[in-house]
Amino acid sequence: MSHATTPPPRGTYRHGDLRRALLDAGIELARSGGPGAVTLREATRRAGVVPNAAYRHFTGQRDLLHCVRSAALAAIAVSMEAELATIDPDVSPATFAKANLRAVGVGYLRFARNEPGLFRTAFGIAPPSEETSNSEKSGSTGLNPFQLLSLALDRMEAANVLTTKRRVGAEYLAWSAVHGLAMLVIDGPLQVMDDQKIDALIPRLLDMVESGI
Amino acid sequence: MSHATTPPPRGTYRHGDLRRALLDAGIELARSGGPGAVTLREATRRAGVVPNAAYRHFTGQRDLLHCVRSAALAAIAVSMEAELATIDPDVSPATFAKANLRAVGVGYLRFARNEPGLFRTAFGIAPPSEETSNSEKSGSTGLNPFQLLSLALDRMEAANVLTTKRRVGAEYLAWSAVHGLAMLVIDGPLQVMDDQKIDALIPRLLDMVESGI
DNA sequence: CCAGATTGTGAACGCCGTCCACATATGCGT
DNA sequence: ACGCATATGTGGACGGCGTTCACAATCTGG
Repeated sequence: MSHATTPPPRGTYRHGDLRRALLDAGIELARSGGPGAVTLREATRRAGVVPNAAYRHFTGQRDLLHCVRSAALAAIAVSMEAELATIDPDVSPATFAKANLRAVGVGYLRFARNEPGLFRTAFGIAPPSEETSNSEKSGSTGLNPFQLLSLALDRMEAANVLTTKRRVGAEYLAWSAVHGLAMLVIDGPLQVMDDQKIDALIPRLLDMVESGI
Repeated sequence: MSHATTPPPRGTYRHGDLRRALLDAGIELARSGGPGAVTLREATRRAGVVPNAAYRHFTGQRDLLHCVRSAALAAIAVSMEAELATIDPDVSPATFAKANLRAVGVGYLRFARNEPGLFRTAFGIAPPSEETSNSEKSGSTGLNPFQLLSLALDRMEAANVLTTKRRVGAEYLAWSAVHGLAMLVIDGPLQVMDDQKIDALIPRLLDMVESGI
């Protein structure tokens, strides 16, 4: 006669892969509500489990949030890689290298516009004090977003479209411009700008980077 | 015999200027802990008042936070104006205009580095749905940060160092680069970079903007 | 001087993160 | 096959947060 109002959707006492379920729930929360929506209780609720169960797999809410952040960074890397894959390889090394840089920027900005919640989760929260190094934040190439940018710049240097002197520190200049535009688009003054106008702004920004690096 | 553990530091029932006190407390909280530290209860605690009292002056926590954000934007404008004031006026209009643009960038970045908590409060939270227009976000010139940048660009156009064609939308390119660097410095990968190296990066970034705009 | 508006108080609700003790399943050594 | 350590999920509690409602104290204007 146990007329339970919330029939537990799981007969087994054990969950199976609770860590994965919590992480997925966290990613979904971040997707739709940004970093502030990543809450332990809601994630456990979605996994059909009591709040405390999360503490068997994460040290706390911060830990879950940082893991979601790593997943978001990996997703950005994937977006970049997808854009890189569209480049015609049958061109001169110089144009190929420059196309690499632009693809990195375009992939970054596309992700920011398509997944603002995840993007803000990736960059809107302070990273853990002891940054747990790569591989959780990488795409299928094993490179994280920053490394993908560095690779593009390395290729430009190798193709002699970027002098060695200008190469050092160039990742920061390029990253700043693209990252800044992304932030302005997703929750800055450009939030209300027509998509068309934004589309027109992107190549101009990339021109500025390419020539000003 | 009232051996009160927390002797109320205020004899009067009325506070006097509670709204101002709460706003100041909120600003101080944002200064030292970023937007997440701006809490209604802590602000009222510092004002020596019960939590609910805040609702007589703000519609809720979000409202207080947005007011703190406006104050932070005004402080950024002041930082920019301070930098603009150091420019030697006895130079050609062209160099003056270019110095304006650089001063805007330098003031912006200086504020970001000196007041990261306020900076993140200014740009790390979504603006209110109906942006309450200017004047709360302005410095002593009555211009908000974005308007100060626009003014510098207008002067560049007037001095013929920027063609009219390139002028349109230039604020977004310039803002993106400077804002992006600020974000990277205060809680991005550049967080751990030497101050010296950052100091060296800033003029390079501004060069990129000036030539690539 | 008094009525009504303003401003602060008190108590309560539900949400959150987190800690503790406890229950239940798993699996490993004997 | 058994038993016990370990891993994993449960239940209950605490304090902090935002917010709401009813109420009290003060101020103000007629």
